[in-house]
Amino acid sequence: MSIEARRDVFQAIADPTRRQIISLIANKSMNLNSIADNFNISRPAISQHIKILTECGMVVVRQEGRERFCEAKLDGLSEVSNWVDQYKQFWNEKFDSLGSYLERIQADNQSNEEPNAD
Amino acid sequence: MSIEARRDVFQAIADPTRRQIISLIANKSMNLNSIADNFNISRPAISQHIKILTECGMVVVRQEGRERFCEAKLDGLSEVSNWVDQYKQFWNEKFDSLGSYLERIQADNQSNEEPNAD
DNA sequence: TGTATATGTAAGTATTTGCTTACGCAACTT
DNA sequence: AAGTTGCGTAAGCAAATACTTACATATACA
Repeated sequence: MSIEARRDVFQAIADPTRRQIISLIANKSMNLNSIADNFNISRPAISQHIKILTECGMVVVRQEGRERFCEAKLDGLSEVSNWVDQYKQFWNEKFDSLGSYLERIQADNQSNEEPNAD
Repeated sequence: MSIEARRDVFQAIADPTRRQIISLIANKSMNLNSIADNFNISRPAISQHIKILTECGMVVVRQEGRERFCEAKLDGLSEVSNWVDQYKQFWNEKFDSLGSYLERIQADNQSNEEPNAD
């Protein structure tokens, strides 16, 4: 429980269980028990993960009768993507040509804040 | 100091201070004190963050006299990028249009005028 | 040589995390 | 109405995290 302080996307995806949950519900909404069936940890633990994902906007819950369907809203991942993309130039050897091309265009179109020198 | 168990890249970049460190040294190596100058936390705290980043391969340290220059090795970010990229289809409306556009011109790239591809 | 500089690391601490079990409640089923 | 199902949440706990101060060590410099 504690406080739900700085729930940001980076922290949300830091946990492997949460990444798996995202992976599970990315394509289709699932109710909580169905999600929990895929893990060895308890249902309340999954419920808490869902709560965290909800708090940072990665999941929206739609109630349907007594079930609650969890739907992924992955727009927040763009924050991660944008952050990582700044550094693609430092490792993009293994990136496919279209991808890197697209990234370059994208980097051109958006005004990123740059790593600041002193 | 507990154990340095599952140091993975996702967890490494979950901390905002570590993201700032990466941002600082992405372009140029810096010694530890220079890095620490940019933060309000103590030098040992920075040293510990560097250690974590080193343990997951994001930073390599090169000793030079009594200084230790920290150099970013951001290849590990590709793991994050690849993971996020799986879900790009779920959030990249603006990205998607550009992407499909690029795919089109990539498919028959002699018939289209391109954006400023650098 | 002695001292300042650059740094690692240990020890201690407060907070956060990720889990558990226990319980409560609303919504279906019979 | 009574039981079952689906779920949230509280309480408790072990471990991890992010810091601090104190100290050790190696290098540079006078």
